[in-house]
Amino acid sequence: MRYWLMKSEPSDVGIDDLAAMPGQTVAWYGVRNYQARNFMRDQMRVGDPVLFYHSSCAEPGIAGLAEVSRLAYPDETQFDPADKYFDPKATRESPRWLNVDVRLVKKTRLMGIKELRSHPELAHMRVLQRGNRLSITPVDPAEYAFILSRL
DNA sequence: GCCAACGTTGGC
DNA sequence: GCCAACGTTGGC
Repeated sequence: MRYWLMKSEPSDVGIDDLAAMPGQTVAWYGVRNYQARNFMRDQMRVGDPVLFYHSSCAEPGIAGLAEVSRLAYPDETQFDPADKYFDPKATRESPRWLNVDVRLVKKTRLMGIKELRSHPELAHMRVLQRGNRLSITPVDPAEYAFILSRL
């Protein structure tokens, strides 16, 4: 089992939006980065724990716990010309982008980026590295356990 | 709104 | 296949 951190902009889908979804589940659409896509395609399995992270907002940080609830399958938004994530090079016969489904486990207090940075135990987390832009990153089991114990 | 970082694009 | 230009990300 692997552990993950997945970034979402609360103006798009925040933790409260996730809680309001049918089945408290959302398709993780819109990933347009090959490395992040490959994590979903090659490594994510149903039941993998996920740290749900709010980014590009007033209070960036971990907002809840979630889990992978469906293996990667084609991202519908790539096929829709009206969608901002439309990709003219993608076809149904050979889709370019995939997404998993993510289900809420529980909303937590917000563990802000400042607090995350304050713990030496978390210093190597990818999401805290300068210049990091990857929206899906693996998390060490030890880091995950540490965060869980502080939530 | 600024700007550093970095992935992608496209001309050669 | 190189690499400069460009666009996007995301914290501040």
